[in-house]
Amino acid sequence: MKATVKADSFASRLLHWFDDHGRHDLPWQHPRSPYRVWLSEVMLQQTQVKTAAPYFERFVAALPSLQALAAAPMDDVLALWSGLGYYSRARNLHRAAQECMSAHAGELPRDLDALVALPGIGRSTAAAILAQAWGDRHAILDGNVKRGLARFHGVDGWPGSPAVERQLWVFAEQHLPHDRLADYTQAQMDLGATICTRARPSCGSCPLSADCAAYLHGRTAELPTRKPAKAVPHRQAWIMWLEDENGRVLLQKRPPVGIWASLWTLPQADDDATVADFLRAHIDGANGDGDVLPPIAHAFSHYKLDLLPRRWRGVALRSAVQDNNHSRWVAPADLATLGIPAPIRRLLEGGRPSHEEFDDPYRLL
DNA sequence: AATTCGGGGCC
DNA sequence: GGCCCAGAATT
Repeated sequence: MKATVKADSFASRLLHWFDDHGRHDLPWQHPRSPYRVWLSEVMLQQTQVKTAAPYFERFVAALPSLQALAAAPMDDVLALWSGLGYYSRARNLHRAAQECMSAHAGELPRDLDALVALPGIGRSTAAAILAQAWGDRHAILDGNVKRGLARFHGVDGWPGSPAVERQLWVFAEQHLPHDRLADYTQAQMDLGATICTRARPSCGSCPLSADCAAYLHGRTAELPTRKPAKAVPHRQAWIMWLEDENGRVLLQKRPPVGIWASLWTLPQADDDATVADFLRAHIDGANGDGDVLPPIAHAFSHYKLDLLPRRWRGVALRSAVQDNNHSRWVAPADLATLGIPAPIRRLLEGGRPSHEEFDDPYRLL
């Protein structure tokens, strides 16, 4: 991909697609003015079109111009924003309007740096305003564009990281056409919203798929690279595999709330001393440490749990302790009839290879 | 570089 | 219930 081609085919193909399949009837497109474009761009920060559209209509009906916005009480602006979230956007919008009144003759400046200097306007929003309102030649890099470029160029790494984001800005600049900047800017966002979607993109309808690295290599499901999961707490717990003389195993029913609610599991303890306490109080014949079995790693959504099993055979409950609703001996053949957490069941049923769960909702079917 | 700000859509 | 969405400001 040469950056020096005069009319990047990326842009021309995108524009051609946009003419037939783009969104041409969004509320802020009719009429299109710098103020309305600005307002729409701010409303659409981290907010989907479907959500923002009714707020936009209500907002411009009440405050149809930058001057009206600047003169409005903050409370009125917040009332119009109420329900949209990210309320600093509304406060910044209001402040920026007033700065435009005092510093830019009552209009939005037609200058990237001057726009970025206003509160609530970053580089991408400033570029979108200039391109959409004036047709000026600036690249945007919002979530849609990041996703599209990461796929088209096969860029690995989370787009939120500065290094990847820098690379994506370079690509975005390289693809810029020399005219139709407003349409081109809208086309990128429309493609991302309707074709190059996060999950299950419609590559068969994409004007860029013939040169898309992700499509050609079957990587659309893994690009863009997802945000790295933040470190989850790591816990460990001892579990006691206690068998009586008939080979039955002692199971306990967990409380009705929390992890594995109401399921049957092996007696569990947070530390070594608690294991000893449990055995001393309830079990006859559990001498020493028992057989130490390999740890079982189990991942929950919010923490990881290492289960450390130990096994004792030929033990019995102390006579003072009875079988009851929360504790019972279970024959191996009866395990199938009980609700038992998967890792515990695998342990008890003899360590068949664990089935790797695919928990990724965005995978290709 | 990581966190915060929010409500809704989607799986 | 988590992750993401036309991000920007703050720490």
